[in-house]
Amino acid sequence: MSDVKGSAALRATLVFNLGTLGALAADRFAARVEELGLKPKHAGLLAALDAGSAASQQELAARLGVAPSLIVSLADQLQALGAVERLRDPDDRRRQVLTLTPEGRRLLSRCAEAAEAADAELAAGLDPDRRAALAEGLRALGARHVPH
Amino acid sequence: MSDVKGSAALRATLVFNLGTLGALAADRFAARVEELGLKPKHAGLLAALDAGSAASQQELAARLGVAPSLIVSLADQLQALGAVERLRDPDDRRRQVLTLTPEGRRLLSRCAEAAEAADAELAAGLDPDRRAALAEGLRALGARHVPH
DNA sequence: GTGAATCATTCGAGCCGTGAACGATATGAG
DNA sequence: CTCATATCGTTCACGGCTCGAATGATTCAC
Repeated sequence: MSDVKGSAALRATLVFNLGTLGALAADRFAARVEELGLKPKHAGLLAALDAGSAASQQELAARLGVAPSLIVSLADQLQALGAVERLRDPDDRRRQVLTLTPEGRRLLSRCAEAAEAADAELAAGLDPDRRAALAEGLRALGARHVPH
Repeated sequence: MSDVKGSAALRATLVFNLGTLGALAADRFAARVEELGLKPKHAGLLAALDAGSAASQQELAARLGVAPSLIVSLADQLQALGAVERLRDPDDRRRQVLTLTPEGRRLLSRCAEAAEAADAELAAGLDPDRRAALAEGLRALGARHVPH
């Protein structure tokens, strides 16, 4: 959606602007997070772990809206970084329970910093009223469309 | 960027909301445009052709921010649909000049309809003031970051 | 006229995510 | 208790998407 350019009729559209700027924002965030050795999905997984308490990989896959097999490799990499621990659930030894380590929490907070830095860069030179209105509009839209 | 979920610090962020909703908007648009047998990039190419006047594939690649080789296959497909014409530029026979056919213009306007329909779906139940503020905020942001 | 630059095109490669297997474990019916 | 069935995590092969290098045609600079 960084796609559609030109053509007044498309440019005037909400989906067009949202798509374009969304891709831009995602790229900026990805660039910053890459310096931590992470992809956005890694940050997503860390955040999901921080939000709910310890969860199985299936639950996490559902939360993030990705295939369970993807969680496996994300968790592998985060585990290699010492950011998460895998524990067999003693009540159901099929389940792998993932938990954040202190290092994981540190990484997550650096991801949050990255997001805030990207925010500042994106909103630079935007007058505060407009920025607040934008944030509020996005929040309202998200409330209607993003699960939870 | 439909990634990062949970974790208050990230959720509060502009990039997070923009990224999430941007991906959502892009998906909705893609779904509608697919019924026309097109991908979003095809719509992007049509729109770019409509915006500037006849352009070489190199120029189009630059405008869309993609590799020239991608333009080739997009143009191939659009040509097969009868939406664009390829003409050798008589002043420089290396260049292929792409132009919209009437069918191309028809398709483009249906893409615009798809975008508007996706808009309506997205903004349903959002009060008009908020929606206007959102559109204005996005416009201002785009003006600062999207070329041209 | 000759060599360097530019265009469109083809083709191979890389990244990313999915879905179909598979083994281990758990659950329920008889 | 036992066997059939379902669920979890894991591996692996594949498809979609995009890029970059190589190629051939054409133009440009000198």
